[in-house]
Amino acid sequence: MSERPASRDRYIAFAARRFAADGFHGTSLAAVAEDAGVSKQALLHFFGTKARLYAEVLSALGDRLVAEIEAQRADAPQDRLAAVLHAHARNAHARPEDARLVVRALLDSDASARAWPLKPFLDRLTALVRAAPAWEKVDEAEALAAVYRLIGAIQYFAVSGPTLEGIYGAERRAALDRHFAAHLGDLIDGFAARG
Amino acid sequence: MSERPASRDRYIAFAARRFAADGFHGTSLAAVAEDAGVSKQALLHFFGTKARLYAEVLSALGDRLVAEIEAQRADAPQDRLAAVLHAHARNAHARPEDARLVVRALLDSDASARAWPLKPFLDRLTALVRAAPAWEKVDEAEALAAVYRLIGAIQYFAVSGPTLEGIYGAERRAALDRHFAAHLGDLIDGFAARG
DNA sequence: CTGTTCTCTTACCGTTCGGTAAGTTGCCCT
DNA sequence: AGGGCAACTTACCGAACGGTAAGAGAACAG
Repeated sequence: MSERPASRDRYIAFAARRFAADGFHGTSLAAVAEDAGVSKQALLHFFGTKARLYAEVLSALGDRLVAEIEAQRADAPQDRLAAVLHAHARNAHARPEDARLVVRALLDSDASARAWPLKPFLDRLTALVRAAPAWEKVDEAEALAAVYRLIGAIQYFAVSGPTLEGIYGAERRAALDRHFAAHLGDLIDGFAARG
Repeated sequence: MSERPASRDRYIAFAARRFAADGFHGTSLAAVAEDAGVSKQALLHFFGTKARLYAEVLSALGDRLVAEIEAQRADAPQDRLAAVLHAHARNAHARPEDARLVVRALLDSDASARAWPLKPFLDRLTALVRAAPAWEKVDEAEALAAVYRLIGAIQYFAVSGPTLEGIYGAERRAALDRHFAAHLGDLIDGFAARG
């Protein structure tokens, strides 16, 4: 099996940063190429089109999200669920780029099924919820709807960072961060145990 | 005072739809002009640049959000708070375009302070929370952080509609909608009373 | 009847975009 | 030594973009 060249993954990483910051339409191949220190034809050589490069970025994002779930190893299902949600909140705060990519993928999911790479993440999350004793009896739709509000709140807040800082200043924004994290922590624990 | 021509507002409305669907960079003046049935120079005549048109769209959005709050007239503060949040959830579900605009504004808030038009909305919301007896003692940052998770969950879900339908089909999506609305309703009532 | 202003048009311009064509370079395999 | 392939480069292209310039046509004022 051919090993993938390291540069290919490097390009995907640079592209992910740009797409997260400026969106699909706001990102030009030339800009990504300049970040990576190559000509834009280097990108076209690997990915053919800009749309395909974007698809690869989303696919890698999907893998990362699933890996984030599987990295949490607690024995009791409700503990794993809580650990996954806590980890998601922590990561979204520390590296908001992925949250931005997810939200952009949601917004831009037109006829083409751009957001499908997120399905495995949502499915595992749903399964995780239903594995917890407190949520055993609910059907898939209810479990997904229930976690979705947590995931949504986490990512929405993560994505709002620069805007909140612009509106209220760095100081107030830090206070917001603290309050939000504390509040969310309680919420997650309550959710996993359905308190 | 010169009355504003009706066409100006018409253009803003058409532009809002496009910007909501495709984002700032994904929307061309020509496309908005075609929707409105005029040449793109008609738009440039009124707004000068695309960025200024976008700013007007966001400004009108800010006015709409504030009006949505002020339309709710309950006597007891906690009832008003609950009514406002319920109305926001209802509107976000019925007309997701505004939620899309808000989220896009959050994502695209670069150096230029594009999202500032949202400040009045957030400020009134914060004041509303602190007016409720259950939240009287908290400071502004805590109150904002607390509502923000509800607003975030509402808008995130509203924005996810097409994607969820793409992933799971119209049937499952409708079930998700129902569960989410029910869940959120309880959450809002609990929030207003801090149960 | 004339001048002005407001709304909108046709014509055009320079830049940037995504993408194509055709090499060039360096490494690996025989 | 040399053929072949992977990983790029420079050069170029047509289309679409945001924006400018100039003027047409209606409405209204004096």
